[in-house]
Parts: sequence; C-alpha cells; structure tokens
Amino acid sequence: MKNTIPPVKGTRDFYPEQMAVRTWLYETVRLVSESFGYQEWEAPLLETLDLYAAKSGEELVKKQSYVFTDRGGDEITLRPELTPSLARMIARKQNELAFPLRWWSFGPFWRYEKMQKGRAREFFQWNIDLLGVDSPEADAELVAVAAAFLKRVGLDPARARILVNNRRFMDAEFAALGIPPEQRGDVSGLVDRRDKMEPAAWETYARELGLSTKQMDGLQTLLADADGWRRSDELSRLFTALDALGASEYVRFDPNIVRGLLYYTGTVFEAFDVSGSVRRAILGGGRYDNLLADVGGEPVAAVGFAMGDVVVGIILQELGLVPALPVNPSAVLVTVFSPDLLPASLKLAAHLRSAGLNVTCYPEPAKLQKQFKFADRMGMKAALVVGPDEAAAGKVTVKNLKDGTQETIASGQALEAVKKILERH
RNA sequence: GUGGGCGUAGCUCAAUGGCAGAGCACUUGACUGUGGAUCAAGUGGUUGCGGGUUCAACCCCCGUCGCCCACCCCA
Repeated sequence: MKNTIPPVKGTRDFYPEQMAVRTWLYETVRLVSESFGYQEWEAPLLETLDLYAAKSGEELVKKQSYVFTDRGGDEITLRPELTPSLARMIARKQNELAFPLRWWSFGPFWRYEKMQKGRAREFFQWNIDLLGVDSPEADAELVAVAAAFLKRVGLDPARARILVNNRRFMDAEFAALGIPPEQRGDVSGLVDRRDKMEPAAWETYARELGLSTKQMDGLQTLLADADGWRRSDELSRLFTALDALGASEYVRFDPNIVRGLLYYTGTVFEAFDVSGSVRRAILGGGRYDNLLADVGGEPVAAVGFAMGDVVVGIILQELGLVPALPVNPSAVLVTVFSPDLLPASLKLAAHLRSAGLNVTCYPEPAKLQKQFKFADRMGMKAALVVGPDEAAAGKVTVKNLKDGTQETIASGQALEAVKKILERH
C-alpha cells in the first residue's frame, strides 16, 4: 500500500482483535476493583498545566507532557497521570464525600517520550486509590488489590512479585547513616538507579554525591538487608496485614524500591515480572499523604497505585495468558441468494433479531461460496439460506457450520433451530 | 540527545555484485445452491527515499527518512 498516512508515533491502532484484549483487561480490572468495594470514576482528559507543576516531578511536567495553548490563551495539558486530578476533585467536594473513599479508574494518558519496549505515548492506565485512612493496614489493602489482579490474570507468585519499601523507613535509615535531609533526595535517586548502572559507575556516582566510605558501606548493607523491615513498625504492621489478607506470597520487602514521583510519603511498592523479557514495573504506587493539602484542600491521607496497559499486555501475551476472546458478536449469518430474494433475507434476519439474537445479514447478493467463506472467516456458528426453492415452499435452510449438517425447515421453525445450534456452541 | 540493529509483495521473510523469489493471504477455477481440507492457475514490486561506485547494485559507499533495541525517566 502506498502513501497511507501513518498513525501518530507512540499511538496504537486498536483493530477489533486488540480492542477485545483492551476490553478484557478493563473488565478484569473492574472485577478486581469492585471485589474490594471500589467505585469507578473518571477525570477530564484535559487539565491545566498548573495542576502538575506542584508535585509531579520535573521530568514528567517539562519533558513528557503534551501541552498546548487553547484559543482562550490557557495552557492545557493532555493528562500524563491521574493522581493530581484525583486530589483536585476531592479537594473541591471534600465535605460532601463519604470517607474512606475507594475509587478506581481506567482511561487514557499521554506522555511524550522516546519510544521503546513497554512504552507508548498514548496508553491506558488503571488507577486505584483509598483516601481518608492513614494506616499500614490501608496500604496492605492496596497491595492486596494488586496481588488479586496478578492472581486473576494468571501471573502466579513464581512469575510476578510485588516489592515493597517505605520512604519514612529509608529516611530514618539515611539519618542513622549521617546523611543530612537535603542530601536524601539525591541518595534516593542513587538507590533508584543502582540496578541500572555498573557497580563501579554507581560507586563513582555515590562519591560525587559526597558520600564517605563509611556511609557507602552502610548504604550497601542497608540495601542488602532483607530483614530491615523489622526495624520499622509501619512495615511490620503492613506485612502482618498482608498475611491476614492472604497476599503475602506475592510480596517481598526490598529496600531498593524508592520510586521517582515526589509525592510519596510512606509505603511504596512496585510489581515485576520475575523472568520475562520486560524489566519494567507492571504497576507501581504508594502512600501520598500530602498531596491533597498541596493542591489546596484539607489534608487527607491517601494510598494508591497505577498500572499501565502496555507492560502487562506484553507480559500476558508472551505467557499466553490472554484468553481466546470473541471478536465477532454475531454467530449467525443470513445469506442473500439473489436480488429478488434480498427482502426475504432481510426479513428473516429482522425476525431473528427481534427474538434477541445477534444476526449478520450479508449486505448484497453474492455467490453462496463467497458468503459461506465469509461466515467461516468471521467464526460464525450458523448460516441460513433462503433460495428460490425455500422461498417457494415457505422454508429456510439452516446450516450448522461447526459440524456441517443442515436441514430445510418451515420458516417458523428457523428461530428454534438456530437457537439449538448456538446452545451447543 | 548518544550508541547499536533493521528497512524487499497485504503479512512473515529469502536472494551477499549477474533474469527480484518463497510461504501465508487474496482472486478465479476443479464444485453452474454451501465454508474450513486438497489441487491448479492468476493478481500483486519505483527492493524506504536521494545521490555515488560499477559493464552490471536489493547487495558496496555517502546522505536522508522511518522503525526496533539500549541509556535517562516512568505505568
């Protein structure tokens, strides 16, 4: 094909096959969210740039956001994430809402970034948040929701793992190492980058930040300590709750998880596919208790996570965990024998539809061979023929496409015959 | 932005300087009222684009565009 206009870079075309997968993911997310009592909601896809300026992080706002000036002169952005919208909407109705709030959402987001595996510029994201509760048990609920999703799609604990840490815990540990508060952000960045850099380069970077040999050693020990969580009351309560929720088989403490977004205040977590080809997080989240106050509301405790559709989509496809999904809603084809019999076919199709069946009528007369081939390609289960012989006798031929049998019966019996074929699927 | 890989039929890919091919898909027929299987024939190409080297370029060289992978960031 020549000169077709290509899609916008980083967007994906959803042909019916891909749309079926996206819908399936949406429905799975709905099922899991609702099983914990969360309500679906949605924010605008357009927000003011100001909304993100406060807390989302330089990279996200300045480099990755799609921003344009509208006709009124306002700076508008295609939302790059949902949490600031959530904070904004809650701040505006704070006294009318029934806390604790459990909300979930699944919608499109845009980030302008270099294309690579597991990333798109237009993607869909599941967001789920619990607001108004400040406790490790609330954090545990969100981790349990994440675990329930992984289980639901067939990613067992051997394949997927949720790694958990706590920023307050890390802050205390950094303090114990004599790292001053103003330096802790950089050190967090250092930790975040550890498994992405060569050990030697990482150490050089650490020295450039001004860490002493003693602090370096302490940091290495901290990051290698799988039992460090025992020193944190918050983390201890979190793991106790996860045990009770039956989610602990998915969860591990990992002091290397710090996360890039600025607004996290306590628990942070990310889920990974253990052995797959994508080394990116499937989902990530944590506690963000200050965000509501930062956008002008009364302080509200909050915890939540987000999952993009791209990484989890790749992993599930690679592992064959996406079920066979029906692409064609109609399993019945009414063929059209000839121009003069077109009305008879249309009438038959309408009759079957009025009885509640999904019915496709071939749109024009054509060779039956072509029409049956079409029925086969569309995965139909039954095909009906109204030819001259049938029409003259007030009959219809009903063919079962699965076993190849067919019968010619009175028109009035067609509905029952088709239903019988569909039942046997 | 930096480094690497790849651009050939609708799709997946061959052809390593000498006639641009195969499989799948599509169309037609074997079957003048019936799909999936089989067989036969057929349609389909500015080899991403522009230049250069050569008797001769899909192939070598230069440039350019696009895609993929890695780095940064993140779902």
